[in-house]
Amino acid sequence: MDCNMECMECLKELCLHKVPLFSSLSRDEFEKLAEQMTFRRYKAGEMILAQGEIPQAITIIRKGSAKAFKITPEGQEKILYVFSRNDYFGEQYLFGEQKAAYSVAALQSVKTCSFTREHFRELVRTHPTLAVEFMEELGNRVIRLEAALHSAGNDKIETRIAAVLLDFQSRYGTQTPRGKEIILPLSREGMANYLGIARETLSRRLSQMEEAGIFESHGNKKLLVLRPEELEKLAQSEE
Amino acid sequence: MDCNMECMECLKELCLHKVPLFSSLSRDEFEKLAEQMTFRRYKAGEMILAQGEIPQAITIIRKGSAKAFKITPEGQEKILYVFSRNDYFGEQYLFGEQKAAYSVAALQSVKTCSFTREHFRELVRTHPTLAVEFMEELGNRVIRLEAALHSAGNDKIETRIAAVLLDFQSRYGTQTPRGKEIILPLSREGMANYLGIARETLSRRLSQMEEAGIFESHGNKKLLVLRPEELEKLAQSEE
DNA sequence: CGGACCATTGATAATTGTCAAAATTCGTGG
DNA sequence: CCACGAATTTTGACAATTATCAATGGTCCG
Repeated sequence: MDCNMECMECLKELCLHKVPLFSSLSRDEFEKLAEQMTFRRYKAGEMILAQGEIPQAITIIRKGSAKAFKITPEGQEKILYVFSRNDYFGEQYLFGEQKAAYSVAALQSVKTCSFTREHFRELVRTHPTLAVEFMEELGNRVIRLEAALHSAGNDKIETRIAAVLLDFQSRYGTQTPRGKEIILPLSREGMANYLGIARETLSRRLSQMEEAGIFESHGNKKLLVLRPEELEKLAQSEE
Repeated sequence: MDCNMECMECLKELCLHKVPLFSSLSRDEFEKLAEQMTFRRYKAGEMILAQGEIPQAITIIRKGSAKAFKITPEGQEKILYVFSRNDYFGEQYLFGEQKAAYSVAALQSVKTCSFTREHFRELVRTHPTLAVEFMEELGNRVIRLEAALHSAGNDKIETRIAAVLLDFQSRYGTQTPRGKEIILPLSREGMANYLGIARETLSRRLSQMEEAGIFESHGNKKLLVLRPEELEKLAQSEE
């Protein structure tokens, strides 16, 4: 077996090991699941799932990141999720026949692995542990969405910006001597769409936060966080 | 058996028959489930579930309606859901040990039936049909929440008001010669909290809509919808 | 280095929130 | 059934926030 290139064993590990949904699987179940995975690659900008399709699989991001978005009637896009390594999507469509309400596109070069509806449904039927895990995961997704809905309606914009920056810091940040450096997965326009505000408003708020010494922006794609504790404070603002 | 008062058979029918989650159960499964139900009554204003508790049951509203809400740090309440007959809540907490992020309180006199975590988990484990149904239901909840999140960030207020009125019309409306009459489950203040806007803003918009001849308001608790097609038009506004 | 693209800044308009006052509605008790 | 007082809602004036439009400035990548 050639483990320098695309060794199946390595890929299985990468895809499944870090995904909480599968963490409680027995060795046996794990093996069975791994056999049925499909691997794919996408170039930056490429579509992974198109709005209106009936999703045929649950897809795990193995490398790179992707955005889930909807196009509004005015032709503007609104970003709902930013997925990165070990995130997955499509699980809400596995049972039932609903069409996808949004598209998913690669933000950079992306590698994925996925299970078809049929495989996953069969596995869930035959492996009660996985079924319970899956129901817990769906429940948690519901709980997170309820929190997001509450936040969208009640938190100040500064709070929500800080929350997004903290999220990006944890997912895209690397430690440097002066602080955590975030390689942003989205442009300013993308971040504004994600937050549901105008690009200009985001620009102004970020400038204020930079003047306050919370971070330094290095070009358009990097951010060096100098005072994470200030971000935390802003992100709370409630409770 | 005394079917004038609280006949178990009747109650079982009422609680389970109309809830899609249980619609595909076999007669046998249905019976088994019905045995384990608990019935409760609540007076208007009474708490059904308190924020911070770990929910111990899935609760179905059998009569009356209830609101799910969070108290913000400023002491104002924000309504997340309005439940009416055959709606249920708590299902997202059945697997896992998370605390409820919101409270649920009766809006009027309410009757409920519920299954404990243990009963429901056992049933799901032993009845694959119910498990599949439950996963589909959780998936649909996720899909609806994603749509709500998108709507909250992108739709005009008028659109969202119209959507709420249509929802109330379908759940609380009765046909009259002149149009559908809605018995509102929430006060203006409640509706404003539900929409995440100021009471005064809602007031103004409703006045505009009434002047436009879309509905007549009869006191504070009734609405007579004269032009439902106008509501539909407003509620779309996208796609 | 240059050109296309993206981001920032400024000025202004539109929308919504806030505070205060007036009007309406509701429930109760007579 | 009516009337009254409390609670709720509506309306008005104003302030705060954000969106929009336009122009400038910076960044990225060949």
